[in-house]
Amino acid sequence: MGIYEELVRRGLIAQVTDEAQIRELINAGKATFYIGFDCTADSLTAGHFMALTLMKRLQEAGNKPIALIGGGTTMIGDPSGRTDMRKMLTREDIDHNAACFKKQMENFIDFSDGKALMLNNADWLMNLNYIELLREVGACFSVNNMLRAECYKQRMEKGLSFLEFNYMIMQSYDFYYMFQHYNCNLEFGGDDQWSNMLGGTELIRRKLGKDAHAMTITLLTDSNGKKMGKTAGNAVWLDPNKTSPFDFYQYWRNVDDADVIKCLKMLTFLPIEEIEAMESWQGTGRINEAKEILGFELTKMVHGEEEARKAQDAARALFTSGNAANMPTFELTSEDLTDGSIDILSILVKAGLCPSRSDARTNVQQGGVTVNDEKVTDFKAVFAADTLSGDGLVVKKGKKNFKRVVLK
RNA sequence: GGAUGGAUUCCCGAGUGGCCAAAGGGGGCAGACUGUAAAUCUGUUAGCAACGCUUUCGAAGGUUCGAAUCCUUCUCCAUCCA
Repeated sequence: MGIYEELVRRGLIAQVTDEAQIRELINAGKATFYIGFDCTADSLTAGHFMALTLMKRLQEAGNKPIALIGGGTTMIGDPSGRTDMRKMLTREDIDHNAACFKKQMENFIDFSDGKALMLNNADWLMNLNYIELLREVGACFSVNNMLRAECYKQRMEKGLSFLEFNYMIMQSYDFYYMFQHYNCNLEFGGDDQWSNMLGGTELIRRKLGKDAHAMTITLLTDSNGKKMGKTAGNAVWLDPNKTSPFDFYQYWRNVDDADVIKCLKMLTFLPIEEIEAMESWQGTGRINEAKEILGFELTKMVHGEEEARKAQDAARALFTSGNAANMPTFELTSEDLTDGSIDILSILVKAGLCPSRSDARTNVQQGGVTVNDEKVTDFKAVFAADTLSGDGLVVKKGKKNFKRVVLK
């Protein structure tokens, strides 16, 4: 089985420009492909993760990946999948974000000895001359065609600025540029990028008369059709300081029954046969095993085996035995205490379990808060310093949010 | 440049002088049920030293005992005309 067949079997491929040619190219390990990452935040997210795993798979099959940091395109902002304009980022923000991305990517992709490249499109986009660009590239794009593209259509009602309209041209130029300077012959991207990517292959054909290819990755959506990798509108980050390994593990541990197998196939490196064998677990309690495997495998890839082990132990302990081993811990300092004690609302807020005291109060009143497995009913409850020493207190909000709170 | 319509809480969307911290829905959170799932039902969802107080309806001013609602200026957006 070639890598292409494996990708298909894992359900990773959404659309391709020319199936036969692409199959041959990547199965033979002859592709130099790129995936673009817009650096709109200072950490990669679970959404980017799938793209990274794909790069890794293809690299292992002998192809050469180019991770393209969108230092230049982020200045524009991709309108795809957006109903409103993105927040404009400053040059400094973007540079900072790009640096963060680079660090994280190095954990997944082998950049040594030219096995992979990392480029930043700011290097060529920032120096473009407007008139030259218009004459050289602008002439190759049909506005009529661009307007028909799905990503712009969606925006026709709410409004689309000229700035964003140019995003497709910039992305196409990237491909055109890398095709010439780095022999890049294949572009990957999320399925929502399809029209932008076609812009690139089209440009290369028109300008150079050569074939380049594009292939989109299936968007990882849950059974309701929503993009995965987000909780309540917040991204699941790969940076352990933004999303702890435990929370990361829990995110995947808690996916819908209907989505487990899909996630295993698309995101993990477990042999496909092994995953297919798990499909029969659907509808039995065993599906939970599959979820544990998913959580563990992904946490291992992102945060390392040790952290994955810890997260799994903590979760098992919490949900089965109630043991506090390896539980995420929050340290209070003596400054947090008043008269040698601290009230429950302060604990909840300081430990980050509740955003405000009002919210904390609501949770206590509704019976959602326990300390050491005892329900707290009085929101004025106070805990003395000595209860916080040693193993401290296990504070739970709801079933899944908890912290061990100790006094430093 | 001209005409018209619009901006409301996390999102959509009612509200057109006091009964408005603002209907309804979505989402979130918590409870029940469960398998750390889904579906369902219930509660809750601005903040706080909480039968009260403070901030919030694009921004800044003004009228009024009282403004999300009325007036002025400004910003942004949509539609049509150039």
